[in-house]
Amino acid sequence: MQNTIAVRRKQRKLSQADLAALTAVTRQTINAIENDKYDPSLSLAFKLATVLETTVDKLFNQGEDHQ
Amino acid sequence: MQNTIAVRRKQRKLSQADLAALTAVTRQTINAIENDKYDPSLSLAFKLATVLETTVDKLFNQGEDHQ
DNA sequence: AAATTAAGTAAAACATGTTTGACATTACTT
DNA sequence: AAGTAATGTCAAACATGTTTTACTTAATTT
Repeated sequence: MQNTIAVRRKQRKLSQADLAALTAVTRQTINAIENDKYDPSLSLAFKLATVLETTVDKLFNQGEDHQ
Repeated sequence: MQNTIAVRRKQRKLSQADLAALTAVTRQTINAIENDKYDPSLSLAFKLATVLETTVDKLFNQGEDHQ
């Protein structure tokens, strides 16, 4: 599964650490997700969409990708 | 996290087993999700939205709920 | 150029999601 | 009323997501 988190995060001039704090996870989690190491949980996906002012459906590209 | 999977599934006259087959998970998984035992993975959430011809954002109610 | 901030990475532990197999209960069908 | 389909549930095993701690490299600032 692909996502546009890094792009949208940079548009808002947030660091991975900032975004991590805003979504209540660790920096490593944000890093792993941005780099397609694994997909976030559904609840984290919603938090990310909220903070990045978009929707889950727009934030993720439903392609089989992963690994 | 709440969802409207059961309602939408019934509208299409599908059993939990049917929906499980269509999304390639077990019947128990669908049952657990419909009854808010746990949230699906993001990828399963997308499969469910696709099969039920809706979006992830419409299918789930971003309330803290869960247990 | 040195200092600081940001990003990448890794292993172990822990938490949550999914399967398997099995059995119980409820709702339909005949 | 008996038979069948659908749903609920449980425990153990397994897979994936997240944290913690720690170290490295890249980028930015002073």
